[in-house]
Amino acid sequence: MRIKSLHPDRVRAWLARAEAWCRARGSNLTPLRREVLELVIARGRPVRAYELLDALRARGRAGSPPTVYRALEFLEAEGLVHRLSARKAWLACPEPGHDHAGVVLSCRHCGRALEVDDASLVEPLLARLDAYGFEPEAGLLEVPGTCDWCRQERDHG
Amino acid sequence: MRIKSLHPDRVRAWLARAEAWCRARGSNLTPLRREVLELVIARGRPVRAYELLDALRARGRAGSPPTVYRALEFLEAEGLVHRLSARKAWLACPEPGHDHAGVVLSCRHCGRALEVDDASLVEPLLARLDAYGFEPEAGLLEVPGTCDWCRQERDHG
DNA sequence: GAATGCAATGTAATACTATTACATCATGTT
DNA sequence: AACATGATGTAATAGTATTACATTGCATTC
Ligand SMILES: [Zn+2]
Ligand SMILES: [Zn+2]
Ligand SMILES: [Zn+2]
Ligand SMILES: [Zn+2]
Repeated sequence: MRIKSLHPDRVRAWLARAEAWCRARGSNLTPLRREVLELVIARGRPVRAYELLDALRARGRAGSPPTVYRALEFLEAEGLVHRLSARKAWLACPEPGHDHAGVVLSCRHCGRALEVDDASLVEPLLARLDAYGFEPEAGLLEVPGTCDWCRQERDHG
Repeated sequence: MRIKSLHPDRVRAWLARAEAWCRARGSNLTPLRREVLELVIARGRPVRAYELLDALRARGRAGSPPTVYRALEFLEAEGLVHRLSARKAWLACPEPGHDHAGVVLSCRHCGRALEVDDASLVEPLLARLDAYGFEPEAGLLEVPGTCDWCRQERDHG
């Protein structure tokens, strides 16, 4: 059986790294922002904004859409979460401080997504876009498809 | 100065190709669907669904959201338009019948988008995803960035 | 210490995107 | 005629995101 969400210890460690990262950058990871990040991390998969809002409210926080969207906007600017536009969802970044160049492998079946921070994956593609005069943005390329687990499920029952 | 939309002759030719394509496939390009396609083509850039709805109404058509979403769903299934999820917009495909493997170069500044149907652009990337057990979907990869025109605008005033 | 400025949050309202559900209409088949 | 089917009309609703303005807390300045 698959795990439903991240182990609390791993969440704690992840949060600690995020705190250190913000401290180093002089950015303000407030309790609210930290709490939203914690929720995103704990899911271990892309989360929608209104799920986060519900979760905040369930914890007794006051909350409305701007509450969560503002927190997410901050977290994305800090590189702590990434927005997956094809999924309208937000994914915690496992390595704040990295380049976030590479891909996100987004499974249409189970909804999970894997961030692969490997610039060498996309560099050959991006380099060729120069021929079109196109300057690609830094960031992750979203690749929809079927993940390993779902593929095995499908192929070997 | 840049053109605002496609030349009527080019729209007509494009539509004729689409009609031939649907005839060949035995699919039903009804007047409504054809009209929506015409609107998408004429813009020459990604269009949002509610813009199309407004345009339909301006032409005297009855219309509500399902009207346009159903037409777009049909057109996408036929490969006549592509949905750009990062933009929440729809782009007419210049070559129905192609593989639609490749990329869409989507400019954040001017909003234009260029479909590049060249599988060789993405194949090296997609092949390497096998190492992750990931099976990418067929389709175009959306690449956000700055187009040639906007880059020149920016660099040489 | 009062006044000021600023960043963060609270709150209500609204805009924008997309789908569901059900009615109607036309067309072709039995 | 009865029926099935695909396409469209229409109303309502769900889901995503932003705007606008009020409030709070804290640091700076006078
Ligand atoms: Zn990342
Ligand atoms: Zn999966
Ligand atoms: Zn295409
Ligand atoms: Zn541009």
